[in-house]
Parts: sequence; structure tokens; C-alpha cells
Amino acid sequence: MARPRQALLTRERIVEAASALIDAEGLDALSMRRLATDLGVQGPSLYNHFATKAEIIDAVADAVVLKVDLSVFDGREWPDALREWALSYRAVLAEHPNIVPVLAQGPGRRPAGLAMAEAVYGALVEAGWSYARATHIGALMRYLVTGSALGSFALGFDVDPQLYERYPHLHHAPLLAEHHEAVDEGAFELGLDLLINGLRARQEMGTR
Amino acid sequence: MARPRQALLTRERIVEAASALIDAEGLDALSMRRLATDLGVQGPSLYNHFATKAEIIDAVADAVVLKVDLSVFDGREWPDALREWALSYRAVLAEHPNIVPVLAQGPGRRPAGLAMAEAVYGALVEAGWSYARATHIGALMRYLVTGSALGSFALGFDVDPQLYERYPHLHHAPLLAEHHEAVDEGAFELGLDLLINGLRARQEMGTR
DNA sequence: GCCTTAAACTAGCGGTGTAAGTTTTTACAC
DNA sequence: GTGTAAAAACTTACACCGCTAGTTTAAGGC
Repeated sequence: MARPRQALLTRERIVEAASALIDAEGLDALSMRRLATDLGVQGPSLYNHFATKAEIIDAVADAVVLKVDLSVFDGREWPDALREWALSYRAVLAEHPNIVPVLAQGPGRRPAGLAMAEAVYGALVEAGWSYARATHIGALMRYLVTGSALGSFALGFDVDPQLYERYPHLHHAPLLAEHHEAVDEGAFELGLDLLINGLRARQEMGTR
Repeated sequence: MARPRQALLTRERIVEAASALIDAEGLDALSMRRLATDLGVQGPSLYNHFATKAEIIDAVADAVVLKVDLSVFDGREWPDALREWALSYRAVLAEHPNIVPVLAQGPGRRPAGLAMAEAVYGALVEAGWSYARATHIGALMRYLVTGSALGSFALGFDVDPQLYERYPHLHHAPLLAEHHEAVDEGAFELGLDLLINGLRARQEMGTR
């Protein structure tokens, strides 16, 4: 084909296709050849736009983070702002669960990830928290959001009776795949309440 | 070589070598051929002992979880037991950080993971928490431990001055690679205090 | 002593990320 | 207007990957 009159690929189109593929079939399904096929192109052509596969995954992850609503930090007290931000963050991750393992590793050098961290720390520092504490609180919130978004409680598809005989308490725990979303949601809400209420109490007591 | 007089491999030896390889060079460095080479053997021989690579990784993950001290649940009030367990869990993960992404996905069907979950839920249920709440609390603790153990705050190796100009608050945040361990540790300790104290207060108030 | 099973081997399939070099088109300098 | 450099597609190919199939030989049960 050589060079086409109109470029077939753009970074944007590649990121969109990669995002769709990851959403539909998971991170493992993303290969350069498969992605290229989805875009009507040969595999190595992608390297004209991205240096490595990791760069593409980073771009997908950052595009997801870009959807998080950061306007919640305007004109709200920090406890409300933090709660609204966490809810928005989690809602975005719920739409793209397959990219969560990447985001759980931290912001890396991705611009949107750094911008989000910047917004969170900025709001906390302006509210009077020390730089160190603001960093801790931001990290803590990320543990909570990404942890609960990993969908980690599913044990599998089939219910194995033997499994519950050997673990009598688990027998009562709602660990089944059908319930795991509710478990993660309940844990998230409980954690959000405990963390924010606890922090507010500390601030009021002056023990920051 | 055909079959040797004395078996060269055992599941135990394979798990040990895989664990050492993951600890030393990371999950990505683990390949069947590389692992086999470390064991003085050809790649496919491993399939006489494990059906898939994933089974080996699961076995490594479970061996790590087996090191967590579950005796802390004996004869302690639940808040102390939960704290001691979390500290032990985190200390174990700190020794094997490269396997944490696997553990962050939940217990799966791994025996040691299920046994640990069983111990945590059992202690909480005996202390009077509902099955649902016990599940939430267990999940929350896992988010905290695995999140802080991912070592997720490292931005990279070199400090890029431009990066801090664009993110003025981050400039003050101790985000550098050299500090990320302290950040994660501080966040973990803060989270542990907030969660356990908050839960204890709820229990005393009867709002479980 | 025979037979099954176990545990190593070799060969190979289809897939992976990515490097190298080729071809053609476009954009721009003179 | 022509020459040139860069861009964006291509083809080919390398080294590696997880894993399957079939082979060889030793161990252990009858």
C-alpha cells in the first residue's frame, strides 16, 4: 500500500479502538496485530504512532481517568468534594473494569492521572492538611476506589459445595460471583464513610 | 534423557524457583522456558507437574499467603486481631511485592487465600458483626493492604523538573520514587487507624 | 517378567512484541 | 517546478511465548 493519501491511523483512533477492545474482551485480548486488524491495517503500522504497546495501554488508561469529574472540587467543603470525587472515579472505573489493574498501580507519568492527583492534593492542602497528610489521604482513596473496582470477590462461575464445607464461615459469606458486585459496593460505601468521617473528626479535634 | 532415576522436579521445587524468579525479576520475567532453565530442565517438563502457567502463579501466590500469621485471631478482641493481621499481611507482601497484583484480585480458589478469608470472617462474625458487614470489612482490609503494597506511588526514576512546573501542588507532595515507600506506609497506617477506630465506634454505638 | 504409569525429552504450532528496510505520498525549500 | 526530507503505510523476520503431541526410559505393581 505504501503511504496512503489520507492517513488511516491517528493516535486518537488507535486509543479508541484499543479502549473498545479492552472493554469488550479484556486486557489480554489486546495485541498489536489484533488491534491493527480492528483498524483495518497491518500490525507494525501502529508503531508509526506509538513507540510501544505499553504506551497505548497508558493512553487508554489516561483517557479513562480524563472522564473523572474534577469540577466537584469547586466550591465544596473538602469532605463533600472528596466523597463526590470518589463516587465519580468509581463510576468511571465501573464502566471500564478491565483497565483498573493499570490504574491501581498509580498515576505513573500519565497527564490525566497527574492532573487528577494535583486536583485532589490541591483541595486537601487548601483545606489545611499538611502535604504529607494530603498525600496519604489521596493514596488511601485510590486504594479504596481501585480495590473495590477490581471486582475481586468473584470466586468463579460454578458453586462448588465442597468448597463451603471446608470453610464454614465462608459458607455464609456472600462470596458467590452473583453477589460480588454488591460486596464491593458495600465495602466501598462503608470505607468511604469511615475514612471521611474519621478524617473530619480528626480535623475538628486538631489532630491532623 | 528420558525418565531419570530420581525425579528432577517436584511441585515444591517448582514453586520455590518460580517464587524466587518473581521476587528477583518480576512477574513478567516468569516464563516456562526460563523457569525450566533455572531448574536445569527443558520447558515442557514442567507440564508433568502443573497443567498451566497460571496454576504455577496461583501456587506461588498461595505460598505467600500461607506466611501470614493467622494465630493473631486467637484470644484477642477483634480490633486488635484485625490490626495485627493487617500488619502481618502487609509485612509478608512487602517481602514479595511482585506477586501483589495477583493477590489484589482476591482469594480466587487458592486454599490458603480461602483459609485466610475464613479466619477473618470467622473472627468478625463471632464478634457480632453480620455476615454482610464482616464481608465488607474483610474486603476493605484487603483493598488497604494490597493497595498500599503495590508500591504504586513511584513516579519513575529520574526527576523531571518540567513535571513539577505543570503540577504545582505535586511539587510539594513527596511523590518521588525515593519516598514512595514512606507514602504507602503512612497511608496504610492512617487507613488502618481510621477504619478500625471507626468500626469500633460504630459497634459501641450499636450502628453496625 | 510384563505392563502401566511417570517424568523427562524433542519437535513444532500458532501467537507475541517489535526491529529493519521498502515504497509511496505529502510538505516544503530553493 | 524540482529536489528532498519526512511521514505512513507496507513486508519480512527475529526471538520469544504458552502449550500440545509423540517418544523414550525408568519405576512400581501384578
